[in-house]
Parts: sequence; structure tokens; C-alpha cells
Amino acid sequence: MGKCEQCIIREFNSLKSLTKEELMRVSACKTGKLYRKGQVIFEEGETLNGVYCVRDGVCKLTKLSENGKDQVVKLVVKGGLLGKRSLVSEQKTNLSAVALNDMEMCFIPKSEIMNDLSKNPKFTMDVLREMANDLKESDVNLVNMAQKSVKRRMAEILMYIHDNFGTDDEGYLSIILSREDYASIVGTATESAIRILSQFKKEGLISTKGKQIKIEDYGSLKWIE
Amino acid sequence: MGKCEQCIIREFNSLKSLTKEELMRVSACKTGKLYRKGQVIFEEGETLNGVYCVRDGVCKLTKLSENGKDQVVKLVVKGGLLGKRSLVSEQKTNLSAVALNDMEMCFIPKSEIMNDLSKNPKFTMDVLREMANDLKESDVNLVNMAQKSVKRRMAEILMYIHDNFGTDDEGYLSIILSREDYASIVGTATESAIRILSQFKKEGLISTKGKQIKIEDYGSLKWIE
DNA sequence: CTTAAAATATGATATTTGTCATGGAATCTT
DNA sequence: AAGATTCCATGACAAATATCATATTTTAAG
Repeated sequence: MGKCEQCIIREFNSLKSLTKEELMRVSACKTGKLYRKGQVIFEEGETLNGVYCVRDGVCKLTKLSENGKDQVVKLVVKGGLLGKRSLVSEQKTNLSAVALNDMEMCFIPKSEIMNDLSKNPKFTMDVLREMANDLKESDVNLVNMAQKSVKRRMAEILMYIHDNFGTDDEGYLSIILSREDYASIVGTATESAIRILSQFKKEGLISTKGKQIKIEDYGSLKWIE
Repeated sequence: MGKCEQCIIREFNSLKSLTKEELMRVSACKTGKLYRKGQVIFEEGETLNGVYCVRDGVCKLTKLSENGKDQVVKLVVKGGLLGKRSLVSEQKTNLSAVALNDMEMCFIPKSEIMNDLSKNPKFTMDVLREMANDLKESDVNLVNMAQKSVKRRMAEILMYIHDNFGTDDEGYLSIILSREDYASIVGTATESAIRILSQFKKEGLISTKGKQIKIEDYGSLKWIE
């Protein structure tokens, strides 16, 4: 397994603010973990004893609603850090994490990173900033959920995935989700999600190949009400 | 104006982690501000140059949706701290704050508090913890918004206000909101909010006197689907 | 390769929620 | 106190979304 000091991934998250020495210590005690598509990384209510740094693959963070349905709260890709919040608040995690494809992660034990958190102000401030950002994003999500139609939310998640996670060489969204996942992100029934995607297809806004989705008319997608 | 060192309010927020010396400095440079019911404290997009500590009164934090409607993201009462996020992220605020009744606040300039944030790890960790909590709360809100019916959300906000902000001696919720505010918290049309409250009243779950609302049957409210 | 299971698709229908219109009640202003 | 204005309430209807049923297609398993 590689060394954190040389790992480019950390540039994407707050680990970039660790000093060289700190990184070397982290590197020495981290462990690599592999997860297969569909595998649960951790589950709501568990006590996490460390943070996960995503090296490759994608996962969803979900929360169980009282009606028994899972709601996807966030998608996390390469460079993402899972378990920040639990680390900081010293509470059990309030979200579950499930791999959407095969994943490669580094696991850094709590004891190691907590030490850095309390002693390296640059690192702390960086975590703080990241958290502030998450919070802002969260507010936007809330407003979207409260005020926009399902169709609009679906259009937005397609554009979001396109813009943030990119496409393969044929132009298909590089993150592949089931219709059920789409429903759970958008916050609607699976059938409704399917219907809307079908409609988008009919209208030429997207095309599909199996589960893969390609945005064909980004401009019009933007104007969906 | 009182001194922060002696102010009991600070026990409710992360300012409690400041040392005596820090508090004295803060106290020396803080200013008192009064806002009348309905007055805007700050508006989405503004640059805040400090944080507000709520001494008395209630305000709503709102975000404008693209459809032109305001969405209430959070209610803040005595002890709450406004502007944390902007302080930390050094970005313009993404929310507006509006007084729901007459308010009394202390304003602490950014320069003073930023210094403490970078030098007092106990304080930083406390802010971090508070932020982690906000984030968790935010996830819950998102799931509620996505998965629960308007009626259910209305029932929950009534119980939330009851549990967190209390009632007056007659049992009426101590926070008084317009129907429009309720609609904007729950994320629905004003008419729908009115209709649901009327229905609750008919069913004996609540009673009203002007704008005041009293929960009459908490148990049943809990079971509203 | 065949069969079973899961995911996708679509119709029919019920329910929820939004919109528009209108009238009354409360509150503010002068 | 009268008028103006805002807020609350409710009906009628339209639109969005959920639910149930049932094919069809795709994927997984043996």
C-alpha cells in the first residue's frame, strides 16, 4: 500500500493540511479496505472508530426514514472523507454508507487523527471549513427538496452527477445508479423516478443503454420545471 | 450593557469554551443590537463581519428558492449563535435572518473571534462539534422533507416548537408564527398550511387564539401520518 | 442454456398538494 | 372610528405524485 505523503488523493480533502510528519504517522497506521458493489461500509447507529478516505469508487450515504425508505443524503467519490462528523462529535454515525461499485479505501483510526485534530490548528480549520461547506450544501438540498418538483429534482441530480463526477468516453454518466437509487436521491417513489426518466428519454433529453444514462440535451434539462 | 464573563447566555453556545481573558476581550468589543419584529438582521449574500449572539427573542433563518419562495431552514432562540458558518468559511452568508419578535443581540466582530478560533483549540473543537450537530440535524430535516407528508411535517414542527421552545403559562406555544411562516417551514403552500391547521383544530389536536397555538393532544399528533 | 429473481416499464386509479378565487376577520393607519 | 391592508379561511378545481397491478426486460444462479 502506498504512503500518504505521496498520495495525491489527500489533496482533495482536509488531510492536505497535515504536516509531513503527521502524514507519516497516519500512513503507518492506516489500513487498506476493499468493498464490493452493494457492500455496506457502515450502518446508521454504528460507532465508527476512524475515518475512511475514498481512493477509488463511489458510495452513497443514506439515512433511514421512519416510513422504512432509505434517503440518499450524499454521493461520495474519490477524495471524499467518510466519518468526519462522527469523529468530531464523538457520536455514533447517523448515516449508512453503501458502495455503489467496487471501492478502495484507506481507513485511518480515530486515535491517530483525533490527536492531529486537537494539535494542528491548520488541520482543524480545514475540517471546520469543509464542514461549513457541507452545511451550506445541505441547506441548498433542503430548499430544493421543499420547493422544487420531482421532475426538476431529477433533472438537477442528472446535471449534478454530470458536472461533478463526469462521464465516460462515450458520454455516459460515470456513476451508475439503479432507478431505485435515483428515486431515493430525489425523494420519490421508484415508479415515479422511472416514469420521469422515461419521459426525459422520450423528449430526447437523455438516452440510456442499460443502466447507463447519457445527457443529450443539457440546455433543456436546465429549464425543466 | 453586561459583561460576557457574567452572561449566562454564553453557556448555551460555544462561547462557553472561551477563557476568562478571551471573554473579557470579546466583552470589550462587542456591541448590543436591537431588532424589531419583522426586521431583517442580515440577508443572503451579505458579507457578515462578525457573529450574533441571541440574548432574547426568536428569529428565522431562511433561504430563497429559485421559485421565489422563502424556505425557513432553522429557528434560532436565546443562546443561538448566528453567522458561525460564514465566519469559518470566510464566505458570504447563504441565509437570511429575520426577527420573529423583538430581539436583543450581541454582535461580536469577526476580527476578535477569529483570533480565538485559531488559538484556542477547546473553542475550535466546540465550534466544530456544534457544526457537526447542525449537520446531523440538517440530514434529518432533509429526510423528513423528502419522505414525509405535509401533514406529518406540520405535526412535527408543532411538537418541535413545543419541545424546544416551550409554552407560555396558558399552554400556548411561546413562538408565534404566521401561517405563511408555518408553510415556509414545512415547505408547502400557505393555503395548505392553513387547511392542515384548521383540520388539526377540528380534530381537537390543537386549539388556537388568534395566532397563538396550543397543543391539545400531543399523543395523537405523534401518530399523524 | 435455462430458469428464477430482480429491475424496469407502463397503465389505471387514488391521494395529496397546489392554484385560483372569494369572503371574512384581525390589525394597522390616519 | 373608518378605511385600508394584511392575514386567515374555505370552496372548487387542476396538477403532481403515490399506489397497485401487471408486463417486459435484464441480470443472476444453477
